[in-house]
Amino acid sequence: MSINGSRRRDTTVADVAKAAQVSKAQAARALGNYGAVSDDVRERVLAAAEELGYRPNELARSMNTGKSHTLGVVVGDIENPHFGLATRGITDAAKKRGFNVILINTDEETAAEVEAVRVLLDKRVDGLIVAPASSVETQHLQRIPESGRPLVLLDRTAAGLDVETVSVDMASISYESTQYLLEAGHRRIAFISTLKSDAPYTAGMELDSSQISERLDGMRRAFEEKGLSYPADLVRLNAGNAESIRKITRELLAGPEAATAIIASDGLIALSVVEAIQELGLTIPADVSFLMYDDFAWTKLTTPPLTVIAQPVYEMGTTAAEALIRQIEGRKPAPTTPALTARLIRRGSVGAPRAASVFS
Amino acid sequence: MSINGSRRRDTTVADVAKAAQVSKAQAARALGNYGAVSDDVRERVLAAAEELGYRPNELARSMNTGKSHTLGVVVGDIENPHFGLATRGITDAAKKRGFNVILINTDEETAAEVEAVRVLLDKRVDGLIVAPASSVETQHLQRIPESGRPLVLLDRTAAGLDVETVSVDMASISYESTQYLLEAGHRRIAFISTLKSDAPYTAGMELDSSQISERLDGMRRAFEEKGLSYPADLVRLNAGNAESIRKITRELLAGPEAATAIIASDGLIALSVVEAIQELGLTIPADVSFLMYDDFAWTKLTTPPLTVIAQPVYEMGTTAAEALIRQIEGRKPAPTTPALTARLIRRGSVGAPRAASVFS
DNA sequence: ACCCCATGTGAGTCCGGTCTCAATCGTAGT
DNA sequence: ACTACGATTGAGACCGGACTCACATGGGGT
Repeated sequence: MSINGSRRRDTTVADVAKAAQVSKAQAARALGNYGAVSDDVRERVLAAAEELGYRPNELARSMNTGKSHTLGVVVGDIENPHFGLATRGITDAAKKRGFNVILINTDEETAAEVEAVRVLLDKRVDGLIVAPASSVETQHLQRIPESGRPLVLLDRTAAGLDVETVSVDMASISYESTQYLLEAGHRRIAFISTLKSDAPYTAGMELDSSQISERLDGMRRAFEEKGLSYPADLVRLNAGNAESIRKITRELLAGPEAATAIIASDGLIALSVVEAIQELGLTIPADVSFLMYDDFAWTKLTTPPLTVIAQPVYEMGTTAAEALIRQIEGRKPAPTTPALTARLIRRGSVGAPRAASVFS
Repeated sequence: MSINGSRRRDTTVADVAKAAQVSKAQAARALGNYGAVSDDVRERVLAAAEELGYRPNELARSMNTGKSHTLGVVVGDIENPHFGLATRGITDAAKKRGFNVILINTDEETAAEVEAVRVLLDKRVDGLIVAPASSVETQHLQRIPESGRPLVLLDRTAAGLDVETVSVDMASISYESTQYLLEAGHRRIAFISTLKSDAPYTAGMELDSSQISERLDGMRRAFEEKGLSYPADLVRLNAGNAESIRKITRELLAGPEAATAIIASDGLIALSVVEAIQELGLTIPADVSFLMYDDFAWTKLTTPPLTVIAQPVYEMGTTAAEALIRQIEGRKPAPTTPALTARLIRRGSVGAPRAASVFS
């Protein structure tokens, strides 16, 4: 409105060419820095482009190069700091290599994920990074490699999909952490996850998330190695919102068979669990021991500071982006793929159970 | 590789048309659901499309509709939960209206922001939402409306830019909070911000961020209304990383003129400040009172729970996205623009200063 | 002086859709 | 039976770059 009412068309190569008195082809060459162009022409074209404020239309460019220099990223929820940090890693690595990122949230709903993948494919992104909501329903993910575009999975694997996956070895860190709790004397160790499930957990049940399966496998192995049986009754799924988590926590801590230690599957769950424990007037670790996945800064501020399983989330993001871009550019695999590992950071939330049983 | 070695070209309208034995134009009409198409043709085209797995190329579509149905979002850092939540609000609102989001981080660097704006403009996004790193250097933002694309600012205003801005009234909430601290007896109230500045803060200094300016103005007003002079020496800028924040906190709490209350300008700063206070062996609020911007879930878990200034961050995100899309679609302003306001949530981190002075 | 080939240059095609325009078809109105 | 008008349909232009191809131009080699 400041200059003229009608919507001003962006200036194009044709405009620049006309202003510089050369053919469109020559202007395009000078601007795109390819082909043969005399110094004289180049100067005139560049000057005209500057004068007219020419900016290439990346859409048009993408259309006939077939490359959009854009990555599609599909995560459960960027509001969750875990994904916030991973996304930061992805965008940083992408930017470094000249790629942009289109981000879509799925709220961990497979339906939304299917839609997200379709949209990104339609937008012709060069490749996708997906943190799959389900490790089982993966037909829509299958379509990505089929369409000729690379896919890298984050956090979780997907059944029947032979693609690069960036995640840490959950089974071993879970095993290690459980061992730690067992040695402290705990036997009733609960595990709370947001994973959606129609039925309550039962031993040997098929789960929708490879990540959670691995964690439970690790726990079970630690128990069995000690000749103990794994308390599957303390595994709680569907811990969706704050209220349900509080309720689950209260249930776990009630009765004669109460849990003496709780493992929170992610930071969001942890917040509500700790809150519920405090509401019950219980003390960590005197009354309950507590362990959580992800090392967020605030875990050092509670009383006591929380013992956590730290995952190199940012690095997972950069690694995923780099792997994806490598595939997009058709380069060979990185010389050495440094394995990403989680580690247990022992702070103050794990102690001996109240009625400490003797440990072997 | 599973089907054939060569990169399979995506199927296009032309392919579908051929398969359905109709002209490209008719196929396009049936697929795009516009113009007049006989039932017979529509059926054949749709069947052929299904058969061939046709998916429209959004790039091509965007190119001649001029609309990409994509919003560009430029924030300081999604790793920061403040932006994480705002981004969630933006993406939710965008998805609801059929828009996607390209996200770029600037690390609060104006240079990165300039580049981000250029990239997004080149990609022909339909509009931008920017949380400007600087309220002063805004020429690059100026170019957005000039290019004919709408811009909505988030959190901070920008000098000389007459565009819709979504933010809360910082001056008044700051005034209110300062009043609260003054009434509790505090006079030495410190304020810590990440805002970059070449020189240390001095009264009346011109600041790069409208948001911080407003907060300081609110504080000053509260002091002056009580006939007190505002302690500008306790304003600390450049609180960039954890270590510098710790150092600043130690300085503020040392000496005869030490601060008796500290206000953290955001959640990241708060974490390090509280940590530093704990390291010094001081207790909140007995030794120092503490107040922070943004109400994150973890603030309820510390001992004591923290008094915070809650901002409707998610709503700010949805509001910004809705406003932007409204402008893109050329609709009139929303009937009622409910003002977004911050509010003070009094929990347990503010008390009387140690050597409580009598208050008027 | 003559041929060869690298460098410059412009016309025009293509990418994959949208959309205009003129031609064709069917049938209702009289 | 004849005209008219709306529904259909196909050809082709166009969006804005990238790139192919044919055609100059001119200096180096012999």
